[in-house]
Amino acid sequence: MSLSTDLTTTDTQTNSSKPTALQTAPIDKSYEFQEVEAKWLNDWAQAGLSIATMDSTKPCFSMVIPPPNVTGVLHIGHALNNTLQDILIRYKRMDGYNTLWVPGTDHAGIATQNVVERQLAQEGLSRHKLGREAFIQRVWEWKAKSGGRILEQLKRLGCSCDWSRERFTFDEGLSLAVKEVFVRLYEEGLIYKGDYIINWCPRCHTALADIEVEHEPQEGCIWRLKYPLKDETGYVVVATTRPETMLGDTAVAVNPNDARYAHLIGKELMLPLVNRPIPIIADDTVDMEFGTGAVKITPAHDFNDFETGLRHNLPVINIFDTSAHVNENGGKYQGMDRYEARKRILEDMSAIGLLEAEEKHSLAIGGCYRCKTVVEPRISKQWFVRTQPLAQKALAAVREKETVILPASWEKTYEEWMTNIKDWCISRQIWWGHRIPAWTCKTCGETIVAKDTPTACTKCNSTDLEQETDVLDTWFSSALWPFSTLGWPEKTRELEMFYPTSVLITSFDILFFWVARMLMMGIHFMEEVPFRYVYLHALVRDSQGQKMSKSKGNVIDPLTVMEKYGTDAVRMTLTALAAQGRDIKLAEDRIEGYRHFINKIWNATRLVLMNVNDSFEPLKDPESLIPRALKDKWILARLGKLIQSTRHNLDNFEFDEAARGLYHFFWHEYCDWYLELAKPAFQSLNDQERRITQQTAITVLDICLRLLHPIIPFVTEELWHNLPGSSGHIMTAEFPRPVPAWQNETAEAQMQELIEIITGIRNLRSEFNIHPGIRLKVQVFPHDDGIRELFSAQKTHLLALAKLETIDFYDTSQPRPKNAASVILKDVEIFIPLKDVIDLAGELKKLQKEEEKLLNDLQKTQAKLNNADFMARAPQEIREKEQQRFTDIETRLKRIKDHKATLSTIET
RNA sequence: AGGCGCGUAGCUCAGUGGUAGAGCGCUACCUUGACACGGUAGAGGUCGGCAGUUCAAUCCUGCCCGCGCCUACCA
Repeated sequence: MSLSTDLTTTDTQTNSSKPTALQTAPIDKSYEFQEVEAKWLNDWAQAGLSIATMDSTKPCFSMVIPPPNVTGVLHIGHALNNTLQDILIRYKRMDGYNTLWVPGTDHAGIATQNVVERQLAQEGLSRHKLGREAFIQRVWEWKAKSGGRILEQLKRLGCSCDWSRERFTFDEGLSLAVKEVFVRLYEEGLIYKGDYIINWCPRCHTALADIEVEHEPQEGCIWRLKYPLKDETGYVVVATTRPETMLGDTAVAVNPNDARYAHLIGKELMLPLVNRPIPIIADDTVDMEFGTGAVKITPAHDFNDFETGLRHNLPVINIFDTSAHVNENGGKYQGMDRYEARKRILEDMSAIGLLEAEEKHSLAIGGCYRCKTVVEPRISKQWFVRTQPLAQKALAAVREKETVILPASWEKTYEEWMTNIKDWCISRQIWWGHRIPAWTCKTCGETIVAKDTPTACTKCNSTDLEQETDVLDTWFSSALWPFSTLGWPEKTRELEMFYPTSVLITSFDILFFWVARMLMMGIHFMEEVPFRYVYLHALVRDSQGQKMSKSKGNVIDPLTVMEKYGTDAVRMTLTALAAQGRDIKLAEDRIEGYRHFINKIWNATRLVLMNVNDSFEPLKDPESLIPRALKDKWILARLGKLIQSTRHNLDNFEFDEAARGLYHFFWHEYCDWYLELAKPAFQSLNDQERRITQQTAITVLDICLRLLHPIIPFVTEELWHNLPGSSGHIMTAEFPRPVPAWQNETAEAQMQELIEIITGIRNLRSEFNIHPGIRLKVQVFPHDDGIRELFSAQKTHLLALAKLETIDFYDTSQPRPKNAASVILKDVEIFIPLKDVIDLAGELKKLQKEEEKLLNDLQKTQAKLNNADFMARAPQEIREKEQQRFTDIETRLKRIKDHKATLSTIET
């Protein structure tokens, strides 16, 4: 009798129920996702499964969504970002946490204002014609009607946010938080107002923060202009890429160590065209190597020049209006656009012989990140946040791992930025946004900053007060998102339970815009970091690695592909491709590939359900499942490992590995091998065998569905409800835990051997073109007892999977058959007599090929073993492995040689 | 200019100091009572190049070539 118990054909025990006849399929032949997705979205919402329970007996797990712009439409980046978040929140919810995922949108100052302004333009209106109040009213109307469509799209993606807690960065509560923060920072001296040079968008008519400017490399020109000395004794030649700014020059700077100009320092030049004397100054920031070594200084229109101007107390002459047209300081150029002015000035300089040269020059032009208009550096009164003290604490928090940034490579970038951070310009000259809570007394000039509108000047008691017209940078309000959405500044139960949030998942491109600022604000106002982990995922690009954009026409629209392949397929694809620290290059055929996987799950379930009859009783507890047969022991051992690795992957944000691990197990272990092995067992007359197989098949399926649910929620929920014995929703079922009793290395090794044998025989069938319908008789020469037992025990499986008619055993001392194809493994030789097809040449060719490969391997291994250094220094484990390998190859080689010898005795 | 990342099968991507993997595509065979959105068996790779470290390098180090991205005040 064999060790294993699943050899059933001779078993005669009485059966209490008949094997399940193939039943009518309980589910359709292929997965129709459209209805299923709609059904569960509705059902989950009705059941309120994603609403935070506020159950304080459970550990808490919380996240806030990176609020998409209220003007936004779901793009593939959102799909990735929110799929990853949803995976985590679903995992934690199933794993017993009290979960909260706060959704919401961002009011997106400039972006939203632009949208509504475009609408107005179509009606022949403008915001200025409308006036501030009416305009804002209009934006709110727009928001009510068409804003936040993206949230509906996120719902369709399956995002299990707590939709009862949806917030908006401009809603009432958050506006209160914004005022509170502004006033407190002002009172602490961390907000100030002043005249500084800022980036100005001449189209949006507002200041921009440094990081809101995008630099595009461009081919441009650099010109050399001659500036005559006032005393008419010569010229100084300056190099510039922006000749039009000469109208605002107030000095020319040279390096104090520059011998060429040393004698001119302190002298005056006569600025051409404007005929204004300007001094030659010495400043060691001037690079002697670049250009002519002499730099024209325009404090009003260049960041460096502004600094230089401050150092040398130079006058500041602003030459542009807010639309970057030359103003009254530009003399005859007044009214011209900056580029028109450039052209005219060059012509005029050329005409009077002061244009020395024009050269090609590549430069980085800064553009507005919203409208791409070339920004103009400009001096104006703006509000700033003094970031140094805030940044220091935020830097320390990350260094001390109070917040962990992943992948860790971003820490360095973060550190770099936080160390060199500049003050944050927070005022914007637009209308849509949080109006700065500051008033100026028109009587005495006092600035009053307060949460509530003051009735009188705090200094002179005048009632003639005027509120600041600027609004705050949108990122100012989103910086408060992790605590403002939880009710701050009130001391709420939500804050107590869910702050700090557990994880923030976002795209790396807003690390500075958003993540760093949340850290600064969170630490300052909550005295604790806003999140424990920041996971930064990559950008989704097209298959060529290009950024997706409408103008390039390379956009993969998530909604379109969701319609086409199903939401689960899209989620699965994004997840499987989301390797840490690497951009995702997405091609549509990958989504198609994962749709096939969804279908595979569907059909595997279909098979299992077809083989479970009404009398089947599901297990209450998977741990009570005691496998007897190799196939069951094996699949449970593999499943146990899968549970562990999936948990480990999710705990470590290795979403891609979790997805791929599940894919591989389900398709290539469960479907390819287990279910194929189970098919005959489902039909077995042996009650116990049939029952255990059914239970195992169901158990593995159940656990796989639960492991997969966070990634592909729809199909798993649907199938779960068809499993016998399931109750409730898979969404709130327990996330599988490892079952130690299922560990079984022996079963894994035996199964490996079985797979090798079956594959060997199939390979041979294929090489000899044996039609799949033909059943073969095989002769087996086992070299040890273990393999013999394996063959006996797994006979039914071998017969089924290798399509055999009979298996006969021979003693290894007996001669091998002559007209036969062979599979020669380490401890078994298998022969298939080919009566009708005596293909000696083919068999010899195959043996030859195998022999060559083995010889090659043998040589490599031998080289290693002969290497004294290897034997002396390689770890023992490796040496033994290599030794074992050598022996195995040798054995196989010898058997192949023997067989070749046998064959060569045949007359050809 | 500095920083970061990438270069692995035809394409899109995983991966590892000790015998190279997946999906799609390709070839041959198969409509077998879950699935042709399928099955079986294959072909296809000096793991960008050159050095170095190591018993051993696709993996670690340096340089080079190619490609991205981010930061930067070269007028």
